[in-house]
Amino acid sequence: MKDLVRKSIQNALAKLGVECGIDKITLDHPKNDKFGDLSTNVAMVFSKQARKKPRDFAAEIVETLKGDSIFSDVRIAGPGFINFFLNEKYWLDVVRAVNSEGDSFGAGATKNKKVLVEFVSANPTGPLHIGHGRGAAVGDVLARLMDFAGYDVTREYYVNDVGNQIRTLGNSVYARYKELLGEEVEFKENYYQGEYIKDIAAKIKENDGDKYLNQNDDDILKLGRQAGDEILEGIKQDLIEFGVEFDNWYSEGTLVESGKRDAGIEEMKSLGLMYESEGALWFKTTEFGDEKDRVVIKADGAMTYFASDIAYHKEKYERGFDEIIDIWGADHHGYVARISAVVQALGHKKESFTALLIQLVHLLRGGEKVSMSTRAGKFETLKDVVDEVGRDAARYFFMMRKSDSHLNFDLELAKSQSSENPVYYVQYCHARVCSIFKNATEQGYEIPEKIDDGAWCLDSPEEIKIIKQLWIMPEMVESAANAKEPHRVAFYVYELASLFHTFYNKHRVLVEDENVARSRLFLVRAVRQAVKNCLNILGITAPTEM
RNA sequence: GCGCCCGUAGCUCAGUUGGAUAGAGUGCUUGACUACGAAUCAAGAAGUCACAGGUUCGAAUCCUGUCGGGCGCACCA
Repeated sequence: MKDLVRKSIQNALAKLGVECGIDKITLDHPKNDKFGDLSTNVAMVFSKQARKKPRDFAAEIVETLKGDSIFSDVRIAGPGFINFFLNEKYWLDVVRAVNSEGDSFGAGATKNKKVLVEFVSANPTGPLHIGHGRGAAVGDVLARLMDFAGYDVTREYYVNDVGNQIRTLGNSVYARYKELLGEEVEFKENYYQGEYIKDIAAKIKENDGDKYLNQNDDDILKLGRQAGDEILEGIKQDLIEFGVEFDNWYSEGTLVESGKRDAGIEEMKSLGLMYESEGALWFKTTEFGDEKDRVVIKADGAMTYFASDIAYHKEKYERGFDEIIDIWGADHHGYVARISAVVQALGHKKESFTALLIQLVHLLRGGEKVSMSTRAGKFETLKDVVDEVGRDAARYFFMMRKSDSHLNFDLELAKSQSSENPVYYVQYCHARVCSIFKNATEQGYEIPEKIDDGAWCLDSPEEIKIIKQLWIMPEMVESAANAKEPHRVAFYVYELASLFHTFYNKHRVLVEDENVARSRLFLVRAVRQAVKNCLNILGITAPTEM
């Protein structure tokens, strides 16, 4: 529809002899009904070029547009806006489209673009906490959203199974193990403090008794790997319970063993972007906008984390992805320029890489802030939260803020089955429609698959508002995916649910008048469909009863 | 000191990539079930969009500066 209007405007301009790029103008949905269904700023944008006053120019455009049958009216308002009122017949077409497109209503056409979304990627040194949960929710919903919008999406978790943290993990477990066997040990401050370390140690003791006493460094590293594997299994399980699944688990270890890490460094060397200084090897990230150059190989010969990152991101492009999205905690924002430098050094467009930064989560319980620190071992795990408030509520709460805002997650509110809880508000809308259908069937009404022009008779403001909201869902999907802002889906569907509840309280669906009942059932069916599709993107269930 | 993010109703936050009279939820005041589910709805009050300039037909949105809050500035992972 928008395209049709756009074309009409273009034709009108051509008739008036104005040469212009039609993509310079906007075609918006005004928030105020009196400004019509669509609104354009074309007259103001091109008034200079046409050498006319905006309102005069608008009047000329309107004259040439008025005959078009898709409009019921075209008016000029304010400084020169042109407001379009669509022919009422069009609203039925919208509802028909929703019902006939079904589960794919709102979906975008294939973009022929491969997108890699890398998210969570927490080190396998401890269970996921609430902050990881937010990253998991944002990444998962973004992946679902972009998939729905027509992108070819792959989800990946990067496993940091190499490096000092695995050794530290081994030392931590080993220390707890020795403690359990009654030995005096020094439990260093940088060891992982959490209770889960004790659990792992206890399991080892249970299975193998004291046979691991007197281990050397290599054995302890092995112990660390073993513990890491076990923790990773737990992470996978927690994510599955949260409704998050990955296509790939990309191991840093394989990157190193396959020689790809070294190859990445070699490539940067051949590009002349590496230099030695003070015994270390540096990457000239400043050539691409970073604040300072970064060390890749330390003076002691050890590789930094960045060395792997170079190869990993190089590898992402080599696997054929057109767009790379990394989702990180906001405390990692200092790395954006670094990775961006790698991307540019490899000759890829800067825009093909996006780092989405997820702000902190403040967990509240009865107004009290709950502190969380992995090191201190006193934290709320994702599993605890999901077990307590449920998967749907947890996922929805993470979508209630855009990701670069801090998020207050109130456990009591998420748990409460009250009107204060927006999850239920939206789900209730779906359940209500299902309930209407149940009653309808019992009372002998047919749930219409389609509807004839003559039978359609809805024109109340409450009904038209719902239809307009349905109408913009495809645009919402498109722009939310484009902006990589999955929270917009949550806000959209909340608004749709709100319009439905208002309608429900004012109008009765199962009325005697056959056409009215049929029309309303057809409309309400479309609402259920759109809500279901949104909840699907959010990874939240659409209950038929609550 | 430098860089990034944020500052919108008492509180928690949206704001369609620059549009028209800035919107929700919550809290407060007051109403609506003998009608498809009251986990719902309706009405009222609540604002110098942190502040000051600039860009233009038009700014919460873009640019500069100031103030306030968070985070980051490793040859750590």
